[in-house]
Amino acid sequence: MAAHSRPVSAVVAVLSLFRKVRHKRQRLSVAEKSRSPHDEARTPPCEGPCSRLPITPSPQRSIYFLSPQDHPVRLGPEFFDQPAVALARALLGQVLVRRLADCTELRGRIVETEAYLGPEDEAAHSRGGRQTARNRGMFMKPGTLYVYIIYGMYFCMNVSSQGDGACVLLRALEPLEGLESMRQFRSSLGKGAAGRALKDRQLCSGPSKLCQALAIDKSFDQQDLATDGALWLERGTPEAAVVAAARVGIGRAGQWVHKPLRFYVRGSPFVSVVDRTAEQTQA
DNA sequence: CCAAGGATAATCT
DNA sequence: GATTATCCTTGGT
Repeated sequence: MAAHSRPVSAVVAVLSLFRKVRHKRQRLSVAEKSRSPHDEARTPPCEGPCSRLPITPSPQRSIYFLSPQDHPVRLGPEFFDQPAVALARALLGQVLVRRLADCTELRGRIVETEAYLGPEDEAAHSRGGRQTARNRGMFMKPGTLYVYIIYGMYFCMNVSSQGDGACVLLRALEPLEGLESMRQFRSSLGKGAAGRALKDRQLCSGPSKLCQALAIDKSFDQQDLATDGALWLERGTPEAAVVAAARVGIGRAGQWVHKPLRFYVRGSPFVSVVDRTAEQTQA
């Protein structure tokens, strides 16, 4: 245990490691600040007039969480406890709500999803039963979020479903409320500031676009969509006109590439990719 | 069409 | 530990 007896080279190595780690930390914190100014908003204190916590549906039916039809507004744990395909379909029409640190609420109606079935699904991160620190959320209880970074700069948001390693990717929203905040998040986080204002349909029409628009980042990974204070789901209008199409962006996944595991609201201008062929075969 | 971005996981020594 | 190929995307030609 005599530290002073270690070879000098080992001490030097340790010191240089510390230096590297510190540099990396600094780079990360700078990147986070420039990229996502509302990071700390994930678990907002929200004291004052806007504090309506807890948001979880309470047994004694608070008026805040009941729709005019006397249904709880917030979707609870039981909603997420269904197989991936069923959940992917059921999510269409539901409303995703994001509350920022300043208690601003952003709302978007889900219009496009993709189901990832688990170990047998060659396009899923859980293919072959792979379970890592990154995709742990896929294996956690239904309703758990799996948020990951893609292409080094974007986030994708998944909701765990029933079934080991199965989940649903949220691909597009119809913006309902807080459009100006969404526009800001989308343009300030984008590249050059030279761009003009984004059209409404450009705000959330893609898995990473919706994450940008709602300021959803890695801090939401493994959080519970049924109980989280900054992100939740509200019951919307059920959607009947649903198109089933092949999933997007999955390269070599064999036969899984063609399976109709993407679902979207027919005719919605807020969908990221429309599949005319699929629409024709599904009159 | 293509390049940007960096974390991640597989594949090595 | 180090190296490399990949990636559930997007925005701009």
